[in-house]
Amino acid sequence: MIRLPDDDTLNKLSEFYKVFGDYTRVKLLCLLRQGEMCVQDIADSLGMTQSAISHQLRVLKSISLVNGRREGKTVFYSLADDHISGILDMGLEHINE
Amino acid sequence: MIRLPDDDTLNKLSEFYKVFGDYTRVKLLCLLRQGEMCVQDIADSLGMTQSAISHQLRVLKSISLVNGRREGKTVFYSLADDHISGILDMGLEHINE
DNA sequence: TGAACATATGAACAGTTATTCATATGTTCA
DNA sequence: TGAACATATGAATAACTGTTCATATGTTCA
Repeated sequence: MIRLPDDDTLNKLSEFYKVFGDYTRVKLLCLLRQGEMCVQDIADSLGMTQSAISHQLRVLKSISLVNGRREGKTVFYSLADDHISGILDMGLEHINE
Repeated sequence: MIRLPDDDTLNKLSEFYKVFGDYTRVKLLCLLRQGEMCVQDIADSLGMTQSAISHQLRVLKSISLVNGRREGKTVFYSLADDHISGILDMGLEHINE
């Protein structure tokens, strides 16, 4: 008998991984592994516009992969939890074999 | 000092996760966790055409997530290694919290 | 309050992608 | 060999997605 996660779970699962399936976002997540950063610094580090990064941060925030912390004019973003580093490591491990 | 994986690694990493970022493919991978299956049976299980599944299996095979084993007219597909189940579990764990 | 700065957002465009349809390839068996 | 079956593949299309540009929102400080 075939047993699969229900549709809602599969949807969330694929949406979750979809976020990791983009060069910019995965680079951004790797960057945030080293600690929180503000939007403009992220943009500079990745050689992208502030707008592009802000859009991507919104995606990451929408599924709770990052948190934003406002300090005056600046917003500092950081990884939301430890799973995320683990997921990145698992992927990195897979492609290095 | 900022330390990131090199471009090639980041590219492979995002391409790797991109494959999990699709409802059909992630469902297909979950299905194959239960053992090898032939193309038409997969298509029937997922309510999709043989062609659509065949195209997706090609994607999964191209980055070595599945293996095909021919037996007469039929080709049986299975997960390529144990990482893959682990990656699925890690995602499932993340969305159930 | 107003100027300067940091971030967020909406619309539009270009590039990508999953599915479908038609058909080709590969295999078995009579 | 030819018919029947299983899978693979190419082209076309519709839907989705990431970036850009322009601009809005939010914050500080003089």
